[in-house]
Amino acid sequence: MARPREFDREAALQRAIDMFRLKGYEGTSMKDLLDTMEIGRQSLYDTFGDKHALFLECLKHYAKKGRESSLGPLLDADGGLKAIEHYFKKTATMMCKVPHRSCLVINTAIELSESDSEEGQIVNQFILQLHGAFSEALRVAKNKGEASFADLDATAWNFTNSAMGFGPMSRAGIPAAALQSAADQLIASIKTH
Amino acid sequence: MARPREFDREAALQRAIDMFRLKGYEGTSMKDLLDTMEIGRQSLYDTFGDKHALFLECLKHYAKKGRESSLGPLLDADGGLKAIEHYFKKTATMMCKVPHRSCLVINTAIELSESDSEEGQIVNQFILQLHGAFSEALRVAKNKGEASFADLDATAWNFTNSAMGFGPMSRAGIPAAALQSAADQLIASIKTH
DNA sequence: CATATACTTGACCATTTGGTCAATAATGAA
DNA sequence: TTCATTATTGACCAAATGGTCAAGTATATG
Repeated sequence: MARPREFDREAALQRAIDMFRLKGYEGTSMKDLLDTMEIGRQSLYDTFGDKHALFLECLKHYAKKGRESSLGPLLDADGGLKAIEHYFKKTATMMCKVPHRSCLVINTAIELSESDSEEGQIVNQFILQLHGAFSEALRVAKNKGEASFADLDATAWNFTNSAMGFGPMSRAGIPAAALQSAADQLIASIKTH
Repeated sequence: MARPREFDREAALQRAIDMFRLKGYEGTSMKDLLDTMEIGRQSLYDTFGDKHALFLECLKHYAKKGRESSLGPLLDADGGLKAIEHYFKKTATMMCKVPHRSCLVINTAIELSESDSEEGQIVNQFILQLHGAFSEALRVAKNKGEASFADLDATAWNFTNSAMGFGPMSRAGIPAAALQSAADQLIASIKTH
């Protein structure tokens, strides 16, 4: 019925995500987006709305993918400690890949001006979901006899907090080995011997 | 010999620090700075140089104060676990105060574009120094029999990483109680019973 | 083929950005 | 008091910002 678009919407969105991860919302100009997404100005506005709408879609898309690929395994019925180990290994590797883009959710948490904005709620919810996923994996680990700890909720917050720490650490150029050793020690500290 | 300045340089710098903590480097406009510092445009440029120079001075000043007030106690000869507990309590309280300004070092770590820039080096060094301070406090704690762990370096990285996590967590509006419980669990996990 | 529909292109725009300049005002030393 | 020195003020500026408009172009369906 009409002319089909010449670019791949999904691919363009992914490139925008990478750009926002690298430079942040304010730090990314429309020119940056146009160049990296390789689409025309009007195509961008027609397809994604304005800069803020595009950013919101990027954030939502990124969070959704993160939930599926990272939180999913933690919620697996027989995940336990193995799943947690895998989570940190994967996350450390992802974040320390150069250029250090860190994680869009963490970066946005730092950059957001009002925590009750829409992006603030997305970030907040994601963190709560991560906490929930850790809670579940830790509960399983305890049940399996792999781990021991007094306070499940506090332990889950400790793990969540550690995951958040990877953002600033990787961005600051702290080597992946250090992040990995931090996670190793974190896990070792609850492992039953 | 000449007209003295009408404003307090130190106070103006402190206000600039608060502004940068709240909105970040890119997110803070010269107008924001002028308003909050309550000085004239030319006074700012004459006294602090351009925006980037001002930011750098803020970051250095903030890092120096942080070293003195936060890292100092950790390096205390008889600090040990008590000093670590105090560090996290103080940090959590400071970061969760509304409006959530987080920590300028952590915020800058996330915002910086190239990690080999001058601000990147300041941030990187600060983190390494924090790691060093944790190492020392943990060593003391172990010597005193307060704590037990296998790998000092890895444990120090775990603690450093947790401190970094407070930035995104607090900014995202996660309650102070959750941060505190994370720290409590972190410490409990190495405490000798 | 015709045409409605929607993508693409590039010119254009108001606003805000960080930053400068020149004129004025105030002060301490000679 | 004079005057060199420095602070303050407000006008000004070029560049970049995010965003819009209108004209042209391509395509699937009737």
